[in-house]
This record gives sequence, structure tokens and C-alpha cells, in this order.
Amino acid sequence: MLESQQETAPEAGGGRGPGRPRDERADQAIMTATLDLLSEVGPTGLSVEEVATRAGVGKTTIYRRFATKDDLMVAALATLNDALPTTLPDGSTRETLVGMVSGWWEHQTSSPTGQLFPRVLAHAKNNPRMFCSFYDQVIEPRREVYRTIIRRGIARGELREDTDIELMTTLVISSSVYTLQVRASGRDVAPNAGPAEFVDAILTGFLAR
Amino acid sequence: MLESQQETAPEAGGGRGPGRPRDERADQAIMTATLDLLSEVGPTGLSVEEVATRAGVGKTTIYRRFATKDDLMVAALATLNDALPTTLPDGSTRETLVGMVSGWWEHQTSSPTGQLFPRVLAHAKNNPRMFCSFYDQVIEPRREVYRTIIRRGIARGELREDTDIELMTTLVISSSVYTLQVRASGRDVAPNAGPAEFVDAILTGFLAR
DNA sequence: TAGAAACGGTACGGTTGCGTTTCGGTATTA
DNA sequence: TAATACCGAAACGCAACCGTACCGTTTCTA
Repeated sequence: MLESQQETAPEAGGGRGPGRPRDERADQAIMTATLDLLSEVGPTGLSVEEVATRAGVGKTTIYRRFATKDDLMVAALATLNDALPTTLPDGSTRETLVGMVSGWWEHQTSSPTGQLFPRVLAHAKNNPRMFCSFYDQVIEPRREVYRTIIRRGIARGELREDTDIELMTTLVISSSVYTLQVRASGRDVAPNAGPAEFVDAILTGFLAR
Repeated sequence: MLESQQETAPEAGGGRGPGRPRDERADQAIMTATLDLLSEVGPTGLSVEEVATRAGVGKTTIYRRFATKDDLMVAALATLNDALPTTLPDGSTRETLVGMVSGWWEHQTSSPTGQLFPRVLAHAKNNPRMFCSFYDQVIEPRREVYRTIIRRGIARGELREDTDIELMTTLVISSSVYTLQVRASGRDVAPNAGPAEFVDAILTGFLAR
């Protein structure tokens, strides 16, 4: 009946206590297996036993680190670390946006965690804690990059001065998230559209001149 | 070991056979309970026993109609009948679009089935049959309305002649689906944006004049 | 009135999964 | 060397759930 054995690395404070230290490879394997399973079957379908099997680890090893399945998922999402550009390329606003969106498309369609986004999003209301972990770690940093691109575009005079940065960011992200998700199910929505077409449409609009 | 007892109403062919007829109120109650539960807990979390309880119906009554839980969900989605406008109002393209999107927003935030969209979408890859039932019944008819609005806008000269209808439709739908879903989790994304702001942004674009 | 098919309710067998416990073993510190 | 804390494996109790079977009852046709 310990108060909280999970996640508190036993070596809190500096001095290493006695006993066998935790295996860091186990930590890594558990996180990877959890993220993969989250992508494949979602939060409801994920089972701790399957995580243990995939990670080549005993269930005990997982429950020594995390009190509940929920804690496990939250912690796994918190380790996500997309390779985001720290400095923006020199191209035009359009080129920079297309580059960012293209990177997202490639990551979503190639990486095993590509389906993670919609799965976590769908459980946002049931499991807000898990969604927040994901939002803060993945969505928000990405939005920040878009904000920076847009601000630079405004400063350069390429974008309108009254641009609603949050709104434009949402448009750019949502179109790709939605399209990729529907296409993953086999439906060919907006068949001629890719990152460049979406960005161009958002930039240009549809009103006749 | 019957070959397929479900969904085949026993009175197939016209002549009523002997025996007590099926209760149509039970049919309705089962479909409603299934859709509500799908919205609340998603396909993985839905249990047939909970459907029976909510519908005030025995589990037998459900399994007499549907062979499996999957069949039940697919059939429920197939009964969805959003009130879609059969004729378009007379306003401008912008006004018509804002009206359509606003109706969607209200439906999503007020109806108990508001969360159904993302839930089914997230399981699209795991359960393509269920997703197709939903797509054909809900998404595709709605897309058709948007296509009609856009075509009329092009014919009127309000929209550019080279407008990619599928792309614009996708932009309009995706921005609302995404925003409503994230907001359902408590995050206030694009706080100043509503149906009108999204439509205006899509129509106008962000490029400086 | 007899038979057929529906009804709600209940129980059952089988499976899955969570979180716990026990076990024999291993790495590390004191 | 003794104590400690980790390791994988296996089993446990408990609960939920699927799909089936059976109950007595109700509603229909012949």
C-alpha cells in the first residue's frame, strides 16, 4: 500500500540507494510499445499485457513504473518528440508552409505512430488528461511553428496585417489531419489535393477577383 | 445454426407469417441507444448489454435482429438521417455556407450524437465497414450539399471558375470537425473563430492584396 | 384452441483484461 | 556477505463482456 511508487525514480535526490537499478532499455521499450499500440488500437483497445509482450518485459516491470494503464499512456505521450525545425528556412511564406505540411504528411503516412493523432483526439472528451499530454507535447509546439511562420509572413508583407494567426493555423492543421484520416480508411477525399494545394487554397481563397 | 437470422424481417415477401410480430418501438429504442452509446464511449467501449439496458429491452431482442455487435453498430449508423436542406436558400454563397456550417455546429454541440463523428472516424481503419456506413449516410450527403452550393457560387460568378470543389468542401468541413473536437476536450483553439470566421477566411484567403 | 414467434429476464460458458501477488534469479550498495 | 531493489514469468481474484440457451409470458395466424 505504498503511496506512489510509479514514475518516482527511486534515486530521487542524488545519492543512489542500494538495490538493482532500473533498466533504462526497459523504459524505452515500454514507451515505444505503448505508442505503437496506441496508434494501432487506440486507448480503449490498448492492453497492458500486450504492451508487456511487445516490449519483451514482464507486466511487473510496467506496474513498478506506472500505477495504472492511464498513467502509462499519459507518460508515453509525454515522451513524444517530433523533430521540429528550430530555425525556419529562408523561403517564402508559401514555401515554408508547404514544407511544414509536407513533413507532417510524410510523418503521418510513414511512421507507425501516424494514426496516433486521430485516436487520441477521439478520446479527448473521455480522457482529457491524456489528450492534454498529447496536445502540449505534439500539437502545441507545432502550432507555435506555424504561428512563427505566419508572423514572419505578416512582417514581410506577404500576409494581410489583420490575419487571425490562430485561425489560419487551425485551417492549415485541420485540413491535413482530416484528409489523412479519411484517406487512411480507404476513401479518396479531395483526390487532387496535397500539402501544396491545401496551402495555396488557404492563402489564395476562393472568391472571384 | 441458421444461416442469417438477423435483419431479415421474418415477413419478407408480403404475407405475414404466424407468431407475434416484432415490436417497432424496440427497433427504434435499440437504434437510439446504440447511437447514443457510440457517441459517448465509441465503438470499442460500446457493450450490447448497456444498449439493452438503455433501450429497456432484453439482450435476446437485440441478438434476434443482429448477429453481432458489429452488425448492430453498422445498422445503427445506417439509420442516421440528418435533416439536410433539400433546397438551398436564396442568399449569397457566403451566407449559404455560413448557414450550413452553423447548423452543423449547433447539431454537434447540442445533440447527444455530436461526438459520433470523431469516434467513428478514429476507428475508420479498424472497422472500415462501419466507417463506410457512416460516410455514405452522413458525410457524403453533406459533401453533396456543399458541392451544390459551390457550383452555384461558381455559376453566379462569386467563386473562381477554377475552384477545386472537392478541396474547398474538405476545407469547410475539416476546420469545423477539428475545432469542435479539440474544444470538446476543453482546449480553446482559435478562440475567436466560429462558422462565419472560418467561411470568410476560406473564401478570402490570407494573402496581402 | 393450437402453434409459432416475439417479448423481458436470467443464467451460463468462454474470453479478455486490470491490477496484485508470488517465485526464482540478478545487479548493486553497505 | 547481507540487504535491497530490480528482473521475467506465471498465476490469481475480480469484473466486464460476448454470444447462447432457456424460462414463462404475450401476441399474432390458422
